[in-house]
Amino acid sequence: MPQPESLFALVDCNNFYVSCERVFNPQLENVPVMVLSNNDGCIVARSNEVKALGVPMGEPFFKSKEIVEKNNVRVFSSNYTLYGDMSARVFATLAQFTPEIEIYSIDEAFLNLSGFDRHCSLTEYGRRIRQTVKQWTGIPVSVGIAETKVLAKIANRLAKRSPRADGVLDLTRPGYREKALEKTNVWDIWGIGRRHGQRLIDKGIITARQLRDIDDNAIRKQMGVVGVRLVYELRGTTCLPLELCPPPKKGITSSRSFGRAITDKQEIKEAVAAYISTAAVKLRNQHSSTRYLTVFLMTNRFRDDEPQYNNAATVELPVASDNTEELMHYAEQVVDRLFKQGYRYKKAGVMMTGLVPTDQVQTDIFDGADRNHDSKVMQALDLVNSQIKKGALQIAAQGSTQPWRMKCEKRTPNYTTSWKELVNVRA
DNA sequence: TCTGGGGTCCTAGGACCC
DNA sequence: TCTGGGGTCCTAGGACCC
Repeated sequence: MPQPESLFALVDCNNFYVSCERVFNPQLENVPVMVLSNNDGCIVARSNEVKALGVPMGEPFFKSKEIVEKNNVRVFSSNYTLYGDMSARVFATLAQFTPEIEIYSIDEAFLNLSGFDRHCSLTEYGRRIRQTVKQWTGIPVSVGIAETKVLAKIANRLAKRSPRADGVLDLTRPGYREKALEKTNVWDIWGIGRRHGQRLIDKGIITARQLRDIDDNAIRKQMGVVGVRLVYELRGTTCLPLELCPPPKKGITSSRSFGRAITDKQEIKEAVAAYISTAAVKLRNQHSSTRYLTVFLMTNRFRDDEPQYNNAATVELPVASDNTEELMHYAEQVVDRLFKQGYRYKKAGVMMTGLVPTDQVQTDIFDGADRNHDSKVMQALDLVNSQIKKGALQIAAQGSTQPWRMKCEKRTPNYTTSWKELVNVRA
């Protein structure tokens, strides 16, 4: 079968968080289900039934309480431990189909389908991927196939919407690309957000097909090189290659809104210490150390009846570090600089930037720390927390009462990662 | 009363240097 | 009225993604 030189499949899980909940509770099939963000704040995943009720993505939960009650919508706090584990299972299944896979987000991956022998059409192949993932993991996916990533995204979107496509759409078939571009609006293209979308509409460019046919200089002027690449992709010329192994992160952030407003400096310090602990684990997992540490504090920006204070401060560490205790020590000093009495704080966070590989850290001849010993302590800490029980070992600065902890009142059990929380089939 | 969290890339402009 | 021309590095802000 003749084949284009580049060929991508985008596999995307349908309503991923909702689907994860459904795998372990079949009674949720065919009824409206939604999943909330951290702190039960916003709606981040909706079943098709909820979408049909007109509830928008990202809406604050309290705004849709009425619809929820009237339609008996099942509501869940997000359970990232469960979703992360399910995600890994989906990707392991996809890896059976090609060695070249780019994990793009928790619920989608690009596959390189070019250059290997199949004894069936691309559509049939896509169907096989879909069926296998469903069978092995319980998660329904959609598959979009095309010559470039941007086109594969468009294919996937249409595959989800069109009942005839039934979850799989191959845009390399004669005439399909043209029709798909005609049917897709510019603001639904991957890489066109609200801003650029509006500017294009103002110029009379409404469909993806019109954008494809735009003059190169015009698009460069409006959207820079990013826009030029995007238009080329729409024309079928690959500009966005598959990223097989993700490069290490250049910065690591950990932040949370509090379950309730906080006024006490000590409590802020404990929360910040907990965020340091989370971020430092990520740092060590990618074998990086940080040169800069930023802490930020915020009041509730939605409360215009309350005084507002948002501020951030950064320290440069004398020696780049990945040591939780040391980072906590600096973070505490920053909080002392930053904190002002008399505000109701709603959120805090830490950012680590200027990351360097830990084995290339420039040491300081006046550095008194025994870094070799410290790193062994951290290794032991990570081992216990990852192998035995998350949070089993903590640094005391994180506090034990944690009144700032976020709300998650509707969380389901960790069916797949905790022995105590396995599904009980006899119940 | 209740409003998520974590990233990336690109560009423009300033500081600084020769 | 004239007031170089490049180059690099850094930062802030914009725009986008899931």
